[in-house]
Amino acid sequence: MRIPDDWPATEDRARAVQDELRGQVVLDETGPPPGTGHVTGVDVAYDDDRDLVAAAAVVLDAATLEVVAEATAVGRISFPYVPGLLAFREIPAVLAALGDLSCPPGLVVCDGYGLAHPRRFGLAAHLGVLTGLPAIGVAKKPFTFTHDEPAAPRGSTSPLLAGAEEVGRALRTRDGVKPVFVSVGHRVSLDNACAHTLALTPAHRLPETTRRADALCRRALKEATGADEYAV
DNA sequence: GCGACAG
DNA sequence: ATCTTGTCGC
Repeated sequence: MRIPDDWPATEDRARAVQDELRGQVVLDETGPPPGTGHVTGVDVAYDDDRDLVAAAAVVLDAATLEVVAEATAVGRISFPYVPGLLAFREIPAVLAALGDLSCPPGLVVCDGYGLAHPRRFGLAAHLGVLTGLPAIGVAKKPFTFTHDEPAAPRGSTSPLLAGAEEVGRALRTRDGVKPVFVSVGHRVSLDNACAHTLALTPAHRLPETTRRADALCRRALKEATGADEYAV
């Protein structure tokens, strides 16, 4: 898994890449059953002053949620944050981390959106297509979409809407706590994506995958010297 | 035209 | 994302 050498340099080119890759998303697979095999969380942290980005990939045993493997990667920030183009900022570092894992990632859980995206090709869909891995997005904020408040009990959902189109689901992972926003990335159904999210949230609002990856990439960023960058 | 907008 | 103290609760 190498960083594509034609990685976009401009916003217009990035949008063209999204339009070009969107057709490769696979939507007719259910995806792996929750509670079996591996589930991998990925996340990225930034240090604008040092111009550094750190990514982490943490593989969990889906049944026990224990850590099976982890990897980090540090590099230069290669793209600004532009709403709708998050993937271009995060993916190079994430690919480097995934490539360093000692075991297969299984299902990848992203901190952000999949098909719930202005061009229907968010981070999780993009990462899924580039790696071929099943992927879902679990976001903390509704982005530009609308939704009704899900009922109070854990497990309640309401559709995440772009107009009349259901692009994902607001999912309550803890009683009475604000929901997370789940969307399909690649090779996983929305029902299964929500089932995985619930299996990954026995104790917290956010999936264990996201929590582990978040903690690890922050630590990697702190410990980064700048001399240990991955090659581009 | 202006603001809002995953991380 | 990141900058940040104390505080309430399991």
